[in-house]
Amino acid sequence: MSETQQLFKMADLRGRLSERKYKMTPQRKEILQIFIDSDEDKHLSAEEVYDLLKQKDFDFGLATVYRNVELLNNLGILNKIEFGDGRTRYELSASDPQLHQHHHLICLNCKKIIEFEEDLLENLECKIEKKSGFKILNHEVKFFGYCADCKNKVKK
Amino acid sequence: MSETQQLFKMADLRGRLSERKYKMTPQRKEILQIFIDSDEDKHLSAEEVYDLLKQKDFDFGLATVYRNVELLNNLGILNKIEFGDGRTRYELSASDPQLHQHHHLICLNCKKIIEFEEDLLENLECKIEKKSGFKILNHEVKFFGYCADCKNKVKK
DNA sequence: TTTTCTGCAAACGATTTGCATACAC
DNA sequence: GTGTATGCAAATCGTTTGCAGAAAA
Repeated sequence: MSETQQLFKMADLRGRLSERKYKMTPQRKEILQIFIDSDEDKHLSAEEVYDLLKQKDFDFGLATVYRNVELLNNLGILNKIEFGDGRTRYELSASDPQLHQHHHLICLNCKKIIEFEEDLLENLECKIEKKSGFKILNHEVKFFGYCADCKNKVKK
Repeated sequence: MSETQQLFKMADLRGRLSERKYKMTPQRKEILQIFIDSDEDKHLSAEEVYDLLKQKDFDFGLATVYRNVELLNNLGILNKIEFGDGRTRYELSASDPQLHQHHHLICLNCKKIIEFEEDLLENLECKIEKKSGFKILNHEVKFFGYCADCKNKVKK
């Protein structure tokens, strides 16, 4: 992520916090920074964020991390995802709201999670909105199967 | 569900169990029966299955229910879904594997979950398989937004 | 200075596990 | 008979909460 984008993310956090009478704290700043610094295809659990903070010598309480990833999710800065491993994970949400999210490919063999950077659900969403009257704001799409590496190893 | 289909489901369970050296037990039979008897748009948690069994005077252990819904999921008879309410839920998987699953529309206001009975992801899946080499077996799609009832109640 | 935030430890709730007994094959 | 399944209770693990002190605004 470019330095400009990073600065934007942080300014965005400040804005959204003050809008709702929340306060900017070092904890919130550094938690967001963890996501900015992490690879784009990382999906971090609260505990993982907590550990990464420790590695940077920030000794925040685990409960604070839990509270704040959830807050950042409510502010629209993080996106919540569950991959069925029993822990809630978060990732930076797309800056461009038009883009919605990418999709996740989950390998049933090696458990690897691959990002697929295309949306292509516009049509489906239109169809659903017309047929059901449901107003769609976002979506979460997971594909289960075998990744290129495992495809041939698995008997089927 | 037609009586023929129900019988088929139960025979299917028997077959898949013996294939893998598992045994058919009253517990497994009645747990599957709960899903057969429940509305198609119900997504039952282990505890809910346990309660429904109790209502039918089957006093099985809760741990047994947990073990067996997970087993049925591994056998491909049930599908696991998580809606973010902290409990894992299950539903009968589609008998026709071509159909994959329907999609779920989740209302952010009233938390209602609506099924949408169309797939329309064939194209997207082909595209993903070609571009990534990933072999797709199934998918799970959730749309978040406001249902027809809540759409107008919500400010924004 | 007022309100929100944090850290700690305790509480919670869903799920899992160990083990002795019961049961399907 | 043999190996798997069950039931129970205890253990586990991610997450939440209450509360007193700390720190933003």
